[in-house]
Amino acid sequence: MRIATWNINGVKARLENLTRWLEESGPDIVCLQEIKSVDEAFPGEAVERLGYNVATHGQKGFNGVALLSKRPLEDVTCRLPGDEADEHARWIEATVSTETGAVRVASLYLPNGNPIDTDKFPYKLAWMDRLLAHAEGLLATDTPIVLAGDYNVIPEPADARFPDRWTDDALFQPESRQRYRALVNLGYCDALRAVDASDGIYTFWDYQAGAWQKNNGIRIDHVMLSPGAADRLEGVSVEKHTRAWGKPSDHVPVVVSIDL
DNA sequence: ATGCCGTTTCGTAAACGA
Repeated sequence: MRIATWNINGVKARLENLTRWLEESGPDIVCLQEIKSVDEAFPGEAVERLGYNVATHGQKGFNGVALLSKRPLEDVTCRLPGDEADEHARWIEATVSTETGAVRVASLYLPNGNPIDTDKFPYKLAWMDRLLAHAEGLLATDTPIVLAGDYNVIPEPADARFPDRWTDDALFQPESRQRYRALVNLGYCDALRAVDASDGIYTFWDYQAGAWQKNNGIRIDHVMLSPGAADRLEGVSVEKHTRAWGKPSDHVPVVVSIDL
């Protein structure tokens, strides 16, 4: 089974690239972020035509997450627990069953947190604390867990082409990185780092200042695996070529292969 | 560098992003 995450930066603006990539790569499950669409406006027919079931959790204008799956999406839940007042659409999870078992998959869009001297940064850290609490609870089941999405965290200097340029950025603050490590310490495995320790692997290149042309990238889109899922990990692919397509997202898909 | 670029919105400037 192949499970992908992709921040598409607007599903309506990216529909042609999304369907092109679904036809080309055909993952079993896709976790989308930044659909920037209300549920009613999500182009469900276009992906259903390609054989996918769809579950969305959107809002007007920004944020928004979705799950696409060739197999049925069961027990779909939206919103990260822990703050009923948080209206941002940043979390959707569901179970997908196969002949040999099942997997619980979440598509998450972690807050950016910039600028760090505003209330956006404490919101990010509080959201990460809620993520840690929920992720720990999910480990209580026997089902393999896959938490895939745009984490907006650069885990290590090796995950940025120019780490010195990110020292004042919410994505690279010690508090952000500490909480990412806490997720690892709970038992979750960064799938990419489980298969490739080399530097120079990025998932985001800014639209500005020729970042793509200069390979000024960062690795912020992660697939985190529970021990039961990590035991079944077969490989990881970063679909970098999509960044060179016309009208690209600033993020590229990350795909994990799991023996399920 | 309050900059660069791109998407969205009761649009034509502002919010948001990373």
